[in-house]
Amino acid sequence: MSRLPAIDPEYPDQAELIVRRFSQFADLAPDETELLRNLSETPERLAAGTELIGQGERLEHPRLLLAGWACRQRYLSDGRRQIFDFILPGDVYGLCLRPQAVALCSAVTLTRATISNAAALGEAVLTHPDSYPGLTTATLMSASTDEGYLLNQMVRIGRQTAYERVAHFILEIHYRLRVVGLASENWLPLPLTQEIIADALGLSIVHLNRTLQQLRRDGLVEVKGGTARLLDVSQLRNIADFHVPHVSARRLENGGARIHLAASA
Amino acid sequence: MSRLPAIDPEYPDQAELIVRRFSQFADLAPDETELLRNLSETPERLAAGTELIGQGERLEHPRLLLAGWACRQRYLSDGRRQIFDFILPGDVYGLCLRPQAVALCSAVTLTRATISNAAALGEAVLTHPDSYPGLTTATLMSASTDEGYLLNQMVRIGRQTAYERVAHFILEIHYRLRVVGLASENWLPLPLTQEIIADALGLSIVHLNRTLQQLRRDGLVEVKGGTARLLDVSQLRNIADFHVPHVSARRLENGGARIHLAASA
DNA sequence: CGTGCACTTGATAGAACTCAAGACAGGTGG
DNA sequence: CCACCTGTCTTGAGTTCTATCAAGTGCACG
Repeated sequence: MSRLPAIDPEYPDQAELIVRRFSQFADLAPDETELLRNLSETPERLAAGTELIGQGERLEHPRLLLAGWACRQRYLSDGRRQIFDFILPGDVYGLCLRPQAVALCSAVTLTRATISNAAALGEAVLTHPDSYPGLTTATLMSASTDEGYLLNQMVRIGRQTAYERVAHFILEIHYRLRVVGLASENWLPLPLTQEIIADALGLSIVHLNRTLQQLRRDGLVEVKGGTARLLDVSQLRNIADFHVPHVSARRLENGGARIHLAASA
Repeated sequence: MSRLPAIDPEYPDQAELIVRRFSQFADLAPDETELLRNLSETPERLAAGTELIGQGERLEHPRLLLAGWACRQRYLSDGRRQIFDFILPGDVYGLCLRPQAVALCSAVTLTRATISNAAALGEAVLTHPDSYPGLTTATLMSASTDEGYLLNQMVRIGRQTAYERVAHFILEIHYRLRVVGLASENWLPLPLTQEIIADALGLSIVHLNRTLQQLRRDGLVEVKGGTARLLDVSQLRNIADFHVPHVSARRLENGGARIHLAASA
């Protein structure tokens, strides 16, 4: 909850994450990029397990996740939990086009996290869209791809086997992290307990554990110590039936957004 | 595909469905109600299995489903299908706040259906929101509850047993149909094959069949001949952990929207 | 009267869950 | 510095749930 300098030494270019991510969706004017960078001026550090929004609460203003991971989730009354999606560094959450909007599920940090107020982005897009065409397009495209990830998640848990689910999930997270430069070609941070992954993929902890071991034995993925190493991406894609989201595919492949790994994250 | 008179004898008050549904979200001015009724002026009849939107296609203009059922779905490359949600009579689909939006999955009719162009609604809400405050609110709330249904669906397939899933699913459909007056207290039309329900709930056809039988034997639900009869709603709710969406709960319970069964549907 | 589609049933295999216990941290306090 | 937690991960055994295969019924339709 304490104030920190805008630049967190642990993540030297937190402010760049959202710039990179939004750049894949639209060409941003200098003032738009500037606005995005300024979003990280009000960092606030939160412990793991902090509730960002409770189900049914009003969405006051959008926020930007600068560092750490969070998720959106819901509990059944007997304690079973379903995680809907993950909020990664550089993601905006709580940005809703409807005024008076209410959260349909709760959002919670999964690791220590740094967030900041992104009201300026909401303001720009909702009330002056014509002055910020690039930002507006990027914001809408971003929301759209997020919705696409939600559908991916549904296909995983509804129609894929445990083995396929895990493969698909890791590829998706890998892709999302690469876009913002937090993952390399075959490595990514994965600071989630097996319980969390299991609750996202609709599996029991034990079964997830065994599935991960199987993937390791098959020489596909190695998940260890909060990171994952992809040992055979193309075979993983075959198994998981994974496809890169089209909205951003072209730009990425053309190198429109240059991917580079952040120094220490 | 042929033109029909605006009032389909089979559904004498198709135009009222969306009025009833939107009325639960906001108080509508007479001209707003009028606009909604006029949406059904351009009916178009489609056969079952017609693709309304293909994945990746641009969303041209919103459409209103006047009669029949449709769904949004996606296939895996080996033919497995996941149905995300159902589009019921009185529902609008393809209404997207982002220009240039692209469909994230395909939408297909499941029965014979009648649709009509709802561009006027999109126009009203997107370009003259201040002139149509009730409509705007209702449209946004409607989109919001639909998103809530998507999350319900995810909890079902991710964390509930087959038995619970079916119970929850039927309660949800029942609730949605009641809002527009197409279901009575313990009866609803359910013009879906078991294959379709199975693909929505992430189950095999055979297992769905047996689960339905179990629910029947337990005196909870009877699904037969394209309809379902709820034999014990309160126990069903316990089993399924079903809750009425809050956005509309208060109005419904106050009788704000009077529910009555359409004559022949 | 066949034909096709949806539904049903039985038998069997496989996937995933639960229970229970042990191993292996990382952190704390003595 | 070490013993002791606690939380996470791992493993084994057994059970339950769900899928698959295969065959049959029933009904609507041409």
